[in-house]
Amino acid sequence: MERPELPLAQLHAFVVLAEELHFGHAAARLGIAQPPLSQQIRRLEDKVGHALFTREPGRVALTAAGRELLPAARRALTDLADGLAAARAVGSGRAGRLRIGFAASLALTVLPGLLRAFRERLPDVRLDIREMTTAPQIAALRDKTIDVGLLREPPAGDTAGDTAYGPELCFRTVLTEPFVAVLPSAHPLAAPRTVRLARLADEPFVLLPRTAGPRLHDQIIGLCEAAGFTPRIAQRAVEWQTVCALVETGLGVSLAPASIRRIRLKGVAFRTVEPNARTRVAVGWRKDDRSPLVAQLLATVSGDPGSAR
Amino acid sequence: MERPELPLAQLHAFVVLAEELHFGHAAARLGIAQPPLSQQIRRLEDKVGHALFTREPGRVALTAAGRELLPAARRALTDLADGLAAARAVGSGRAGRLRIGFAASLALTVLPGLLRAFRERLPDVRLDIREMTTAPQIAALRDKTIDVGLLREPPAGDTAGDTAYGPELCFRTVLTEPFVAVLPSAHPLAAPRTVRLARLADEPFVLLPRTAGPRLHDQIIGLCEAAGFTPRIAQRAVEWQTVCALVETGLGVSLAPASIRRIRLKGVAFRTVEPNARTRVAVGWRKDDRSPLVAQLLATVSGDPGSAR
DNA sequence: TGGGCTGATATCTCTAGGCGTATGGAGCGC
DNA sequence: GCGCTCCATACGCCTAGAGATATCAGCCCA
Repeated sequence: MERPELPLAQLHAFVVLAEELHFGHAAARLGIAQPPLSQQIRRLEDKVGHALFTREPGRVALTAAGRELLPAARRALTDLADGLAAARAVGSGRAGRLRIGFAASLALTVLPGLLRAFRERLPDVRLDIREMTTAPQIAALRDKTIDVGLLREPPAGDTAGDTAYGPELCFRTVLTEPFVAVLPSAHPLAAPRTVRLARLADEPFVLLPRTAGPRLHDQIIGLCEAAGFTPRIAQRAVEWQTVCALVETGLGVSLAPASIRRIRLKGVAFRTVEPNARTRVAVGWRKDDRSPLVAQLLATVSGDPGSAR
Repeated sequence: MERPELPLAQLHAFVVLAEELHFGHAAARLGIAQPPLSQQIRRLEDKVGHALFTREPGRVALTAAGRELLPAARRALTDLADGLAAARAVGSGRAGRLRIGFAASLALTVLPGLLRAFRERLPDVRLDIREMTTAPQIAALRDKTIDVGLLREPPAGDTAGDTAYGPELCFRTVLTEPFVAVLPSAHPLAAPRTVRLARLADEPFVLLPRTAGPRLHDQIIGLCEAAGFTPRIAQRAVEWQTVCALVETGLGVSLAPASIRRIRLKGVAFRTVEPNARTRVAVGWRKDDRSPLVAQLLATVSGDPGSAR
C-alpha cells in the first residue's frame, strides 16, 4: 500500500460535483464559495493527472476517467464514515461485546434483571454469557476469557491478586442473601418454618466441591462449625440443581444461598436457618480494564440510571 | 455523506502501525521518524475520540475501537488506490473502451491488421466494433454512438460538419485503392486482364444504394460518365458480398473498390479497369474528442510505433 | 448589443498538519 | 544501579491547502 497523498476533502468535492454536475450548486451543497470548489477539483485533477470533468459551456459532465474514479471515491468515503462511526460506537461503549461469567445459582435471580437493564441501556452491545463457578471465573478474568464475573464470596477483601498471577482484580458486592437449609420434604426437620443449624449435625451433607468456590464452601463449613459440628459430606455435585435433586432422593441435606429457592422440586423443602448468616454475591472485573462496557455494566449493577447517549 | 475531515496520511499510519504493532518499525516502514508517527496516531485518536492502541510497556495492541476501524481503513485506502490507478489508466488511454464503426468491405483488409496492432499496443482497451456503411457512420459519430469510423470517401475535403448538425468531424485518409470491375467469370469481358470502362456501357449494373455512401456512389457514377455513359442500375444491394453474389447469377456487372477481391466466389471475376481511378478509405472522428484512445487509434492507423507505456 | 449565468483565474490570508531534533520517563535485564 | 529499549512530549520550521473576494471570459437569450 503506497502513500496515498490526497486530501479527502477533494474526494468529497469530487463526489458532490459528480452528483450535481454544476459548480455553483455543488459549492452550495458543500457550504463553500464556487472558486474554492474549482480549485479543489483542479487540484484533484492535477493529482490524478487527467481531467475528471468536461466543462462545455452549459454543461458539466464526467470524463471516462472521472466515471472510473467515482465509484471508488464513493466507496472509500462511505467505508471511512462507517468505520469511524463504528469505532466511535465501540470506543464510547455504545456497541461492542461483553463476556460475562456467572454462577449458575444467579441465573434465576440477579442475572435476568441485569441483562434486561443492560440491554435496554445499550441495545447494540452483544452479551456473551457463560455459566461458571467462582474459581474458574477468577481464572477467566485473569486470562481475559471473560470481562466481568458474577460470583459468590470473592477472594480477599474486595480486591485480590498480584501481578504474578495476572492483572489485579476488583470486586463489588451486588447483594447479600441468607442461607437456607435444603431438606427432603418428608424430613422431620422440614416441618417447622425455621431450622436450627445445630439440628443438622448428624445429617449427611450434599455440597458443591470446594474447588468450585472455596470461599463459599469454607463459609458453609464455618457456619456448621460455629454451630458445634463438622458436617459429614456424603456427596458432591457441581451444580445446585443437582444438589437439590440429590437431596430429594434422600441422599442428604444441604445448606445453600436463598436464591436457590427458585429451583422448584416437589420433594425438596427450603427452610430458614438459625442463627442466620448471609452470603455475598459480587461482580468482579480487571482493575486495569478500561473498557467502557465494563463501566457501563458496573453502573447498571449499581442501579445507576445511566447515560446511554 | 458528511464532511470527512481526516487526513489520509493518518489512516495510512494507523494501518501500518496496526500491522507492525511497534512504533519504531512502523515509522521506519513509513519512512519517517518515530515522534511524527506518535503524533499522527495521537491526532487520529483525537479525531476518533477514543484510543486505538494500548501502549503497555513492551507491547502495543489494538483496542476494540481500533479493531473496528482497521478493516474500514484498509478498504478505504485500497479502494482509493485502485480507483486512482484505474482513473489514470483510463485517462492516459491505457485502458477503457473504444467504439469503432467500419465499412463491411474493410473487414477483409485494413480492419484485422488495425485491430491486431491496436490490441498489441493497448491490451487493456476494449474495442467495440460494429459494421456500418459510410452515411450511418457519419451520423453515429455525430451522436456519439461510435468514437471512430472507418469509411470510404468521407464528405467534403477531409473535414465536414457544422455545429448545427452536431460536433465537427475530422477525417484522415488511410489508404487509396483502385476500382475493379466485377464480372461473371463467363462474361466475354472477363477474358482479358484489363477492362476498358467504356466497354461496360451497355451492361446492367449492381450497386449499393446511394444512401449507404453517397460519395462513393457518386464517384462510381462519375467514372462511368467520364467514360461516356450513364450506368443503368438493374439492382441494389446493401453489402458488397451480396453484390458479388448477384453478379455471379448474371444479374449484371459492378464497379467496386479493389479490396473486395478478398470475397472469393468461383463464378465472379475481378478485373482492373482502364482508365484507372482510386477510392479513398479514411478514419473519421470528432474533432473535439479529447479521448486519448482516439489519438492512439489514429497513431496506430498511421503506423506510428507508439508509446504504450 | 447588453445582461445573466457559469466557470476559471488571480491574489491574499490563515491554519492545520507534517517533519525534524532534542528530551523525558517508564520498564526491563544484567 | 546502569544502560537499553520504547514511546511520549516539547518546540520550531515549513508547506500545502482551504477559504474568501474580486475579476475575467465565454455563451445564451432577449
